[in-house]
Amino acid sequence: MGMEETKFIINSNEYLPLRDVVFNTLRDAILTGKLVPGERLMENQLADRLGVSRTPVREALRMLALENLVELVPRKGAQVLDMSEKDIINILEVRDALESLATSIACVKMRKEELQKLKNVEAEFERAVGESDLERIIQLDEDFHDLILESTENDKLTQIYQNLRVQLYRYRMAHLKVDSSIPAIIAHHRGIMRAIENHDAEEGATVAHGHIKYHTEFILRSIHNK
Amino acid sequence: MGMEETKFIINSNEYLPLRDVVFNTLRDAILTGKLVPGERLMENQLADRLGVSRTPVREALRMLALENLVELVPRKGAQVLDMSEKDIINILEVRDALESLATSIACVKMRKEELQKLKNVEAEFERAVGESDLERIIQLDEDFHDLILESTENDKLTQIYQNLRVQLYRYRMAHLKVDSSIPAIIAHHRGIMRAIENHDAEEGATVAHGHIKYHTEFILRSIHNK
DNA sequence: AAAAGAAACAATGTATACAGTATTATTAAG
DNA sequence: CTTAATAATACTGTATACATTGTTTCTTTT
Repeated sequence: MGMEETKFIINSNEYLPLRDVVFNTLRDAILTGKLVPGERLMENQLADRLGVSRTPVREALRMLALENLVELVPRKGAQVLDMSEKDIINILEVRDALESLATSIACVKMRKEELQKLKNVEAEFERAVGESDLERIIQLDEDFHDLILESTENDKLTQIYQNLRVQLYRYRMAHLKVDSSIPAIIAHHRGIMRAIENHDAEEGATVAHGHIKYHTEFILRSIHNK
Repeated sequence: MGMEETKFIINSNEYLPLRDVVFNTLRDAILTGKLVPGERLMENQLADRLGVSRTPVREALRMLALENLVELVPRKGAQVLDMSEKDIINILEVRDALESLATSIACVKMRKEELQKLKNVEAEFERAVGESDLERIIQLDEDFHDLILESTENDKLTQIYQNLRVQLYRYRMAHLKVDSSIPAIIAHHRGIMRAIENHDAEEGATVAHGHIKYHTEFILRSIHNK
């Protein structure tokens, strides 16, 4: 249902293994809610629907399990993982620590050109806010945090952080959708940039912590209102 | 070579898929150095050697890749991942943040019985130190940190932390092997327990940070001496 | 009619076969 | 003798077939 065909393989210049195509397709379906939590994912059925054999489907399911998007039970099969509120709180708790870490490292390591990029993204972000362009706001907010991560030159940190973000994807609009929260977010971003500019790692960690805490509030509120 | 057969499947009461058997076997071989960094892992060869087909071997390799123990290059194959010093520093940087987080949560959440367990483990640890029982010292040090993780009631944090630990497994003795470092470690452990007892989260985070920093020093030194 | 058991079915686990692509070895040209 | 082109080989990618297990349905017994 709504699951697209895999024609795009042909158009692509680069080679992409089928397992990655299936992975991307399923991941997208889960994150956009086309596949809902608890739904069983049967290999044969998916394979038929996607026009491939079970092999790449199996491998894709295992990749999804590694991202904590599906749950695999031996000899029972896979299902879209449902996150409890506790899971979300747990993820946010870890993300808080990692965001603080990243920001404090950025305060030490970030170079002038990178800071300039960050300022440009933030300017665009605030412009998008003026135009109430929600999709763009979300993208630029992500970009902002990605630039900070990049400046840490720590792939491991980046990888773990982005994995946590994927798991929270469903709630990515929770805080940005509420108009009243935007000014606070802008203030946080500016605070982070100021800390970076002043090479004040402690201040950076503190502001980042406040930022995530604020975000956490909104996510939890949006869960409760469902 | 030296790779054991898979007879033990039969003896086991619980069912273990072959992919998990292969995974455990390969993981063990990598962590104990029987498979060295850079070594190519060919599916056919491993399958023959382990007496299984390529299918479970493939799946096991992908699981290992997820733990960052092997590197998979599409259409090229798998090889045991070699970590650079930078990788190790990156991992330690993240672990530092997570250990501090875990300890500060423990200071808030840990219950009396759990603290008692922690004290017991520490007592055993110090006894093992007296007996210079290195294997046991390492195990009890792990147990100590596991108890702290458990008390956080944060599965996500636990999972990520333990994954980082696996990646550092090769260096797990670096600091415990040096006799002169043991008194400092004991002091750290006691400091952590005191912070937990006093419910002083800030103190806990600080001591944990110092502990990891100390550990980091030894790991880096042991790399340079190779 | 309810519960236990057996049989049919459907799903995952594993093995194998075939296809396509890197790599290596071999040959030809300069 | 070196380099480029080509053929042979060895590996991964994918599909499919078979084995095993879990589930459901239908029968049988109490």
